[in-house]
Formats: sequence, structure tokens, C-alpha cells
Amino acid sequence: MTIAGILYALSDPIRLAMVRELLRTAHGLNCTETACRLKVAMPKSTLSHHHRILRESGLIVSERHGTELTSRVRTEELESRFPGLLQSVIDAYDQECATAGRRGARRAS
Amino acid sequence: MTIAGILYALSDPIRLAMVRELLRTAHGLNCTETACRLKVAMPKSTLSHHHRILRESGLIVSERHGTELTSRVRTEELESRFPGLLQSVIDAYDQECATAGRRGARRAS
DNA sequence: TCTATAGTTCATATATATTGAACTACAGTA
DNA sequence: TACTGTAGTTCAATATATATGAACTATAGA
Repeated sequence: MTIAGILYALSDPIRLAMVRELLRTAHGLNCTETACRLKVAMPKSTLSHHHRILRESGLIVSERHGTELTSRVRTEELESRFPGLLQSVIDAYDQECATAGRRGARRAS
Repeated sequence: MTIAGILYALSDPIRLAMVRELLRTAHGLNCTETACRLKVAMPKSTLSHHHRILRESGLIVSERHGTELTSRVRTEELESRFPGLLQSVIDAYDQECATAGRRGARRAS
């Protein structure tokens, strides 16, 4: 688990959105459900690739339940190693999404 | 200036170290001096490429002074757009460097 | 065992990174 | 106006990484 690895994992818009969705759930999500919530169609091989990058960076862990693989963010480990980092990134992303939303609606200041 | 772009720019160890060095100076550094402080030998074309990524992400601006190009971090703009983000990343990086230093000296807990 | 579902791995086409060589921009000197 | 040197950029070639269809693995249910 390195900063460069974490930042790299989060530097892809899809993965950043995936992590945010995972953070919003208490017990994690499977790949299909995660992709579904992003409202972005994607081949499952690509989805699997993104999950792998997130896993290898240390951002998430996955656990098998039947045929599904449930993934969750390793919040505690991240927080103890790099306090505040993930939250700052998610806050910044939320802010960006909010700003983009306002611009899209032609209500920007 | 997007989160994904900023995280991507910072996800390379060289660029992360470059930004930290730039943050430590009051008035910026030229390319050669930045590279010199990193103590990493690198062709100038590679160095120029890294500067370009940082510039395009919005992290730095460069200004010509004679033959030199002085670069500095766009601290104010970053702070107003994504408060706390850059500092969190740099803090995490400093922490990682400190930990690596202790491990290297065989004094890890 | 057969079928269906959820993901992974593999092969390959596309895209991005690295780097030597050539080029641009400026300064100093004559 | 050259000519020389220094600082960076751009270009072209190669090396590495990403995206994705096709094939494969793992589990569940009938």
C-alpha cells in the first residue's frame, strides 16, 4: 500500500466513482451491482481489471459469497496509514461532481 | 483542473516528489534545480514530460525568466477548488517517506 | 450432470511513457 | 549581425500499460 499506488488507483474516473459507491454501503457490493450503480456500461473484463487495480493498491478487499465477490473499502487500514487522505479525495470528487452538476444545469455563478 | 487529472499527475513517484519540492520553495524552481533536488538522474526530455503533465493537470504554472522556466504550485487555486486535498496527499507522502526511512534503518516497530 | 451466473485470465489492439536527437528561445560576447 | 552556450520543448521510435472479446474457472440450483 503506497501513496503512488493509491493515487494511481483513484486517478481513473471509473475507479474513483467505484470507491465512492463502495464507501456508501455498509457491507460492500459485488462487481455487477457496483457497475450498475455507476450507470456506465462496461465489459466485465474491464470491470474485473478495475477491481484488480483497486485490490492491488490496497484500497479494497473482496470476499466470495456464493458466485458473487463482495468488495469493500479498507477504511480502517487506510485511515491508520494515511489519515484523512481518502476522505479528502472523496470530498474533492463530491465537490467536483456538484460543480459539474450546477454547470450542466446552467446555474453556475 | 479535475480530481482525476490531479490524482493522476500525483500518482507518479517522481512527480509527487517534484511537487513536494516545489511546495518547499517560496518562489518556485526551474526544471534543472527541481530535478537536482530529487537526486534522481533523468533525461531532460523525460523531465519536460513530467512538467507538462503537472502543468496540464493544473497543479503548477511555469513562467519564463531569461532562459529558465520557473515553476510553482498553484496553491491558492487548488485550495479554493479542492480544500485540503493537496495537503492530505503531501502529508501522506511525508508519512510514507518517514516510515520507509525507519524501515530502512531497521528501527521499525 | 447440465445450465446459468459471477468473475478471472488470456491475447491483442490501442494508448501512454521513456528517451535520444533535433529544434526553439533567450542571453552574452564580439 | 553572427556565434556560443544554456534551458526546455518537440519529434520519433520503442517499451510498457490499458481495454476488451473470447475462453476459462468457480459456485449454485435443478
